[in-house]
Amino acid sequence: MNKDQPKVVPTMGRATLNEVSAHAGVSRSTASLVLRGSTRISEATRLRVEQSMAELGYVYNRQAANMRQSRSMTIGVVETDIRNPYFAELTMALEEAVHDAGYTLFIGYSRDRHERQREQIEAMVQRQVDGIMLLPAIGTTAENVGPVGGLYGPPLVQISRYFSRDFDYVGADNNQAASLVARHVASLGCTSAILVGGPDGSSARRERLEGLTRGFAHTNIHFDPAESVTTLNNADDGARRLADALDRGMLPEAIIAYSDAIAQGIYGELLRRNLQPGVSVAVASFDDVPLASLQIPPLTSVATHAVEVANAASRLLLARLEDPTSQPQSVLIEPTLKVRASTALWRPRTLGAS
Amino acid sequence: MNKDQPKVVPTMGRATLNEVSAHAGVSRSTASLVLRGSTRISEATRLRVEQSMAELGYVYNRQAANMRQSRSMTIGVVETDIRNPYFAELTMALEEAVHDAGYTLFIGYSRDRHERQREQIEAMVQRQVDGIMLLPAIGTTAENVGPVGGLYGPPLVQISRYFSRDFDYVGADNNQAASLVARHVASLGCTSAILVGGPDGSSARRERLEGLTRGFAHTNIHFDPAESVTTLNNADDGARRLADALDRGMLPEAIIAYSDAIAQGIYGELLRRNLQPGVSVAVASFDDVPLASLQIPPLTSVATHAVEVANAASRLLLARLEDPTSQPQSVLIEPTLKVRASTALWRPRTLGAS
DNA sequence: CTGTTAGCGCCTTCAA
DNA sequence: TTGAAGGCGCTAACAG
Repeated sequence: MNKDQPKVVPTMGRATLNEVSAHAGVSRSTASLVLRGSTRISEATRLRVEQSMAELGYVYNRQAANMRQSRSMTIGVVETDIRNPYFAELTMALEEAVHDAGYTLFIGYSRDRHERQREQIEAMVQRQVDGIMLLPAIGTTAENVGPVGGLYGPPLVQISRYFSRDFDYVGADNNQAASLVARHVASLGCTSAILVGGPDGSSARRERLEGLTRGFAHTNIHFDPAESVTTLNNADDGARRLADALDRGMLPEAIIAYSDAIAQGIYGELLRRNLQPGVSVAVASFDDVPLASLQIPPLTSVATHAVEVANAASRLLLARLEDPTSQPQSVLIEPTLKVRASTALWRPRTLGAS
Repeated sequence: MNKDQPKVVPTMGRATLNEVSAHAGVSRSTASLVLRGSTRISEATRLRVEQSMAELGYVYNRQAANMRQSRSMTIGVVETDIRNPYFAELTMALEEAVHDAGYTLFIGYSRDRHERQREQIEAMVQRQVDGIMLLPAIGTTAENVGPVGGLYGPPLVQISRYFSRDFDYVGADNNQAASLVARHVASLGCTSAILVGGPDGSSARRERLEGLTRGFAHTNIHFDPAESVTTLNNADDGARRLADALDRGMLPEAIIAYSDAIAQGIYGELLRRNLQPGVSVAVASFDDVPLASLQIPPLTSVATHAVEVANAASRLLLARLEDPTSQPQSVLIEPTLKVRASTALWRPRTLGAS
């Protein structure tokens, strides 16, 4: 046994700034200044230092720097499930925006379980994230969300759903989006509509129900929030729950899906029963993911602009890092209705049909 | 101005183990032992320390620990694009597997650009990741991949595609998958087939072409790899490139899509031309994402088992962290053919048709 | 431009 | 069980 072996294992044996400066024959401070791109360094020494770095395979240790600077240039994202293409697009846009600002992302998927979400937030806070973007799991509260906000926790921005007005929030204007859908469906001459899908207890679902109710007010359409069906936010569960509803004898003239993912399940279930989406029953939806326009028939959907939501959320979080104390903000992204064949083709049933 | 303000900004003002031990009236070593769950601590002091931690809102600083232990319990994942549902599922399974082992994930999306991929890998290595999972961008080489592998870089596991045999690799057995598809298509009585889609230069695409060629050997089917069409791995580009090919007068009896995402574009383009997928032309594909069985008609696809790939990749990387020096391994996941209506319904054209 | 110094929070060792 | 001490790699301050 070698009694002289070092007691503390160095960072994977990588070269340190110390060794680089020794190799280049300059002081540590100088090497450090080169790293930070200082202009007060002569061209010659800069070149010498940079060459030594290349030769020794030096990699900047940002964790060590973090211990001094108390910022890690790292942001945590905790979301529910990216198999939903809306969230996949949102996530990629988030990554792009913060990457451009020099940040790297931690990611965790809560799968809509708040206990798991808490574990992930805790792990990220232990790793000193500068801020957190959260798409809150169902059941999230200020008590179970974890060590965020307040005096010492990192700031948190809620995306797409919110659980507390004490944190920043960015999402689509769901109420407005739903109202657009409702007015469009009403204009077709439908007489009844239901909402299918959406996780029970989500703020986005509540807002969409409110918007539908508002949009259908003062029309002849029968719409009752209590008849709406909650689902997991995926096609399979959408199909299953619609099947239950149809089996109970419910068949409205318009089905409004909570999301394009659910609309896909609805298309499948209708076709399985020889009902033609857009002809037998009008179908409209939310999100307008690329899928929507590729469906047969193309699906009417309100775009809720994942990329804009992501960009606004990134801007808000980066601003919050600069100014942690000002009032929490809510940013709502304007929705856009995309009318396609799944509603445009629909015509009122001729008189005499049962 | 307060001349006595600290010169070094502490970690966001959070309580340290130092303060916790002072508050609890024990030594720092004792507090540290409590953290690590040592059994050599009396129940009473453990409770006192834990209560102080709760009172002060103490959060373990894993970055500081990392400086001593030279492991960060952090893994980097760099992939191309999660809007492809196969990669979305893969990613969620990766996260689940490494989370269960106590690791937290950094994520970056290269969008299939290797320069961007390198930036992301560098950022993660600077943050001291213990290992990296890479779905290599097109054009990745040992030279441009960044500071990984070798004596000092973190180990790297390639997923789904590979650029070098010097790193571990986990992916579907693409050659076998393609061979299964080819033999199935041949069994239908088709006389011609082409491959549509897949990124030019990807190892997975090359393997699938080889497998198709192998599967079609000694059959009557006309299949020429040179006639195949490369695309980005999304539905839109699949539709566009198929349109080009059809415009050039190509209309094989079977179209084999590179992925379910591309098959979706193919369905759309065929329908736009009043060609019936599964009737006018047999369509088969790779991946078997949930989408495939929901298509109308349901899409024949070879499952390439994202979750199994992710689990094997996680196991391999975690094993590699224990034993960094042994030979790099390749793990191939067995594919499963799922026959559905898009091929099952197809019948040879009756004699006399042009 | 250089060198020195101290310390971020944690872990380990060693002696008490 | 406790206390003291040193150091992981980096940065900031200050006096040359």
